[in-house]
Amino acid sequence: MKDISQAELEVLKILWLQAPQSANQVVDALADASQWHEKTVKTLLNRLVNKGAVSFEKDGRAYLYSPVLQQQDYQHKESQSFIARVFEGRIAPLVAGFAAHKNLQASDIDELKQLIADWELAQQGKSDE
Amino acid sequence: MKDISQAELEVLKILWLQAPQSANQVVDALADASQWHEKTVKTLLNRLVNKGAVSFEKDGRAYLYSPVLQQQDYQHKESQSFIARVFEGRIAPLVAGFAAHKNLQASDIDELKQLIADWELAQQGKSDE
DNA sequence: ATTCATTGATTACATCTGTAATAGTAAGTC
DNA sequence: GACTTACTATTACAGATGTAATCAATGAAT
Repeated sequence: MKDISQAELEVLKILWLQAPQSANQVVDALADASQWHEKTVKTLLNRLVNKGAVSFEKDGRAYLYSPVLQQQDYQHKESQSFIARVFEGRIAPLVAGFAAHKNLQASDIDELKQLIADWELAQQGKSDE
Repeated sequence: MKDISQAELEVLKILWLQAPQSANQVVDALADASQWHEKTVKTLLNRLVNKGAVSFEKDGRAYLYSPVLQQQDYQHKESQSFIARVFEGRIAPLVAGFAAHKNLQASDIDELKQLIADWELAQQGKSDE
């Protein structure tokens, strides 16, 4: 699968929220957030289809689009490559950077603690195997 | 500052390791890791200079290059935009993705726990202010 | 001083991206 | 069935990017 560009990602996000959607639904959804022209959004949809990230089915004159690439898969792949590229594969320095710049909220800390607890439970489970 | 492309980043990384370095030193350092032609590396250096991310001083016929953009600044800015773009600004889901895909090591967990402890200490300090 | 070699500067070129406009086609209307 | 619309597909075009080759200048060698 070819890389998804940043503009294309915005379109994909709309489809991740709900699918299938017609081109016009996507255009409308993006009309609020962005200032993209209808033609621009249609081009992006088309490119996503060509890249295999989005599929469509005909519904009369219009198409109904659905994501093929799932958000979790996209997020995971992008995270991997981002952390490899920028942090030599280590995740803690990224979080440390956030902490240093006061970009961490108490809620983030709570979530991270929960994750760690879950991870440790899973590890314990593993040693029982 | 214009965006740094992925290829340019690889060059910057070499300069972050050590600076200043001549173009040939950078070329040699990249000859191992990548398969880039000498001309390619020189082009990337040039573009980095034009973008203001790298400076140079003359040393006889050759130039000695140094990073202007610091690694921490780059990492922070990129992290911000990445997490905003892919995870709607929340960092925990990124870590959760790693955990779910077994990409977290015990050492990562230890580092994260340490970060959280540090953060909580800092918070406590803040409430004393 | 002339020539050679080295190094940065400029140019090249295909592909990708952002941002549309135009062309073609099928469907609904009269 | 002819016309008008409403869609999608194709084309456009400038700037960024990956990947170099060529040009120009300057210092080294003779």
